[in-house]
Amino acid sequence: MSKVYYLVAVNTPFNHSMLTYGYESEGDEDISLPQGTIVSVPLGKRTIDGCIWQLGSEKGLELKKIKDISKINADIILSKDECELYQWMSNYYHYPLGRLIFDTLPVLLKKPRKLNFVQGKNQLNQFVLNDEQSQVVKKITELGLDKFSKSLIHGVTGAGKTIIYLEIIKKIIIEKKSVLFLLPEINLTPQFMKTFETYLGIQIFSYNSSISNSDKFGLWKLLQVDETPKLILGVRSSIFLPIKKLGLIVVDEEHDQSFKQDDRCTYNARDIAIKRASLQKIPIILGSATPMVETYKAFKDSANYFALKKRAQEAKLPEIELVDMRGRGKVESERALWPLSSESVYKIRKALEKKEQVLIFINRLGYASYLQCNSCGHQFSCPNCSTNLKLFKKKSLIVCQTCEYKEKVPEMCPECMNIQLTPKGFGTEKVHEMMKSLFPDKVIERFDRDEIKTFSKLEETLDLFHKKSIDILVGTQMLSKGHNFENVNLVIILGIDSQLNFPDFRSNERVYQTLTQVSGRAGRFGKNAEVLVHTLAPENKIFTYLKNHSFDDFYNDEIPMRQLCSSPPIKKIILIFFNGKNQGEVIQESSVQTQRLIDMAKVHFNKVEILGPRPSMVEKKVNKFTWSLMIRSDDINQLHNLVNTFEKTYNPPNSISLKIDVDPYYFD
DNA sequence: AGCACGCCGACT
DNA sequence: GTCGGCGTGCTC
Repeated sequence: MSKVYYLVAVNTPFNHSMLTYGYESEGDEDISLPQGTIVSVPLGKRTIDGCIWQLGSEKGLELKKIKDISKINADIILSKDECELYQWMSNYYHYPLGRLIFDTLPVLLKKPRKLNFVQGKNQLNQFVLNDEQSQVVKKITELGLDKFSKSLIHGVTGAGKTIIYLEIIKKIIIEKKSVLFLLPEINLTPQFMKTFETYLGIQIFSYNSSISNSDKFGLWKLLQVDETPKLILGVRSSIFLPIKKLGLIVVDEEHDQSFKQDDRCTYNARDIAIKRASLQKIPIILGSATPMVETYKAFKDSANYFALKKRAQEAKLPEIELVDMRGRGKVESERALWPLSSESVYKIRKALEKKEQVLIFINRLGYASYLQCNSCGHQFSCPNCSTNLKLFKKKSLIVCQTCEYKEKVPEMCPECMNIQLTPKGFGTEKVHEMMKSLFPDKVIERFDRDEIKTFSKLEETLDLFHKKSIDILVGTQMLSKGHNFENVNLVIILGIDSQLNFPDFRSNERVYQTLTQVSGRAGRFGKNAEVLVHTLAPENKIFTYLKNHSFDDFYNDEIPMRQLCSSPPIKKIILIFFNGKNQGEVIQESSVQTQRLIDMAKVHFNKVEILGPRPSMVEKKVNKFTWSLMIRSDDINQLHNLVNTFEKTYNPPNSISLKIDVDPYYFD
C-alpha cells in the first residue's frame, strides 16, 4: 500500500479547476490511474466529478487538507487524443479544464436505454456527378484519405456539395472507418438524414438537442467500444464524441455562427474540428456557399480550395431584384402594403397562380419591435433590462426578448394616459397576418422559433411544405439554412436594413451571407427564379455583389476595411466581459483592469492593443450590467500570454463575474 | 459554482 | 425568540 497524489481536473471553477487528491494504490505502484480516468472526489461537503490529469504532489499544500479520491467511474474514460484536445482547448479559450470536460461529457447515468439509430439502405446513387463535382472528389482523394488534410469546398447555393460529401464518405466507409458530419443546427437533420439513409449502408446516429440524456450517455458508451463504421450526424457539441476509427470530419455551412458557443467555453466547433482532425491525422472538409472571411483568406490561395461556380443539374442562380422602399409611405396604396410593396405582392400572386410556393424572410419575430405612445413618445421597455418590449398581437402580450418579463398589451400610456399606442417595426407575425388577408384562400404558415418549438413540429411543417400543402412560408433564419425546396422560385426578403446598420466589423459579412443563403433557397430545380430584396439603401455595394453572385468582389472590398479597423482576419481578438449588479462597480472594475492590461502590454507585450472599456449593446440584462474590454493583436502568442498573465494576477471581486471570449463572433 | 456561516431585520 | 435574505469566504 502506498499513497499516490494526482492532479485532478474537477468540475469547479476555482483554482483553474485543478486540485490535488490522494489515492491508495494497491501494492504495485505501476497500476496507477491513467490520464483521462473519470473519478468522484470530495470537495467541501459535496462529492463532485473529476478527471485524472497527471501525477501530482503534496508539496506546497497542507497534508491534512488533501483528501482521497472517493470513487472511480468505469463507464467513461478519455483517450489520449481526447485529453490532448481538451488541454489545447482549455489553454486556447482560457477556460478551466475541469469545467470544460464536464460541460461536454454527457450526464453520467446508471443505465442507458437501448439506442436509436437509422440503418442506411445503401441504394445506388441516382445522381451523376458533373465535371466540377468529380474533379473535387478526385482532388480531395488525391490529398490522401488516411492523413490530415483540410479542404474548403466553396460552392454556390445548389452546387451539389452534398453529393461530393457523399462520394468521399463512401470511400471512407469502404476503409471500415467512421464519419462525423457536423451541421450548424438541428433544422437540417431531417434533410441530411434522408440522403444518408438512402445512399449509405451503415448505421446513422444523430446527436442534437432532441436526443435525451440517456441516449447521449448510451451513444457515448457505445462509441467507446464499437468500431463498426458509422456516421454521426450532429450539431456543435458532437465534436467531442469518442468515435473509434474516425476517418473523416465534414463541417457543412462552416460559416454559420451556430458553431460558435457563446456561453461557458466560447469554442468554435469548426476550429475544434480542424484541431481534432490534425491530432487524429484524418482529413476534414469544410463546405459553404459563403465562407467566413477568416476561412476564405486561409484557404483561397491553397491547393485545398475548391470553387464550384455553377449550380448542379442545369439550374441557374436566381435573379436578384432590389425594391427601393424610399418614399413609399407617401403613397396611400403602398402604405397599406408596408413592409411589403406592390411589386412583391404582384409577384407573389403570379407565383401562386403558377402553383409555385413562396418564401418570405424576415429576421425578426413577433408583430412589432416595440410599442410607442402617439402623444408623448413613451416606449414600453423592460423593467429588468435595457430593452424595449416586443409586441405579440395574437398572444396580446408585450414581451422582453432578454428575460422572462411579459405583460398584457397596455390600454393607455402610463405617462400621459393617451390611448393611441402605435406598434413600431414589424416581424414575422405581422407579415403572416398581412398575407392571410391578401390571400385568404391560401395556406400560409409561420416558420420561426415562436411557432416551431419542437423538433417534431419542425419535421411536420417541413413535410407539409415539401408536399405542397403550404403555399407561403413566412419565417426567420430558420428558413435560410441549407434547405432544399423543390417548388420555390420566388423569395421575398424584408427588413435587412437593420442588419446593415449593425455596429460591428462583421455586419457586411453577415448581411452578404444571409442574403446569399436566403436567395439560395430559390430555383434549385431548374426554373427561373427571383429574389426581391426590400431596402431603403439600394445604393449599398453589397447588393451589387449579391446581384452578380460574386463572393470575390465582396471579399476584395471587405479586406481593406478589415485592415483599416484591425479586425479579423488581420488581427485576432479576445474580449473580457465584466458582469455585476452594481453598475458603478462594473464600470470601475473594467476601467481599472483595462488600465492594468495597458500597463502590462506596454512592458512585456508591445504588439498587443487594449481597447475599452465599453458598455454592452444591451448594457442591463436581468438587472445585471455588462461592460467589456477588447484585446487585439496580430501576434497570437503575445495575445494569449497577456491573457494568461492577466488571469494569474487577477481575482475578480465576488460581486463581479468574468467571461473571456476568444475569437468572438459578436462584440457582446 | 455550491455551500455554510453570520449578521440583520421582521414577524409570531 | 426564530426564520430567512443575502454578503463573505472557503473548497485539494
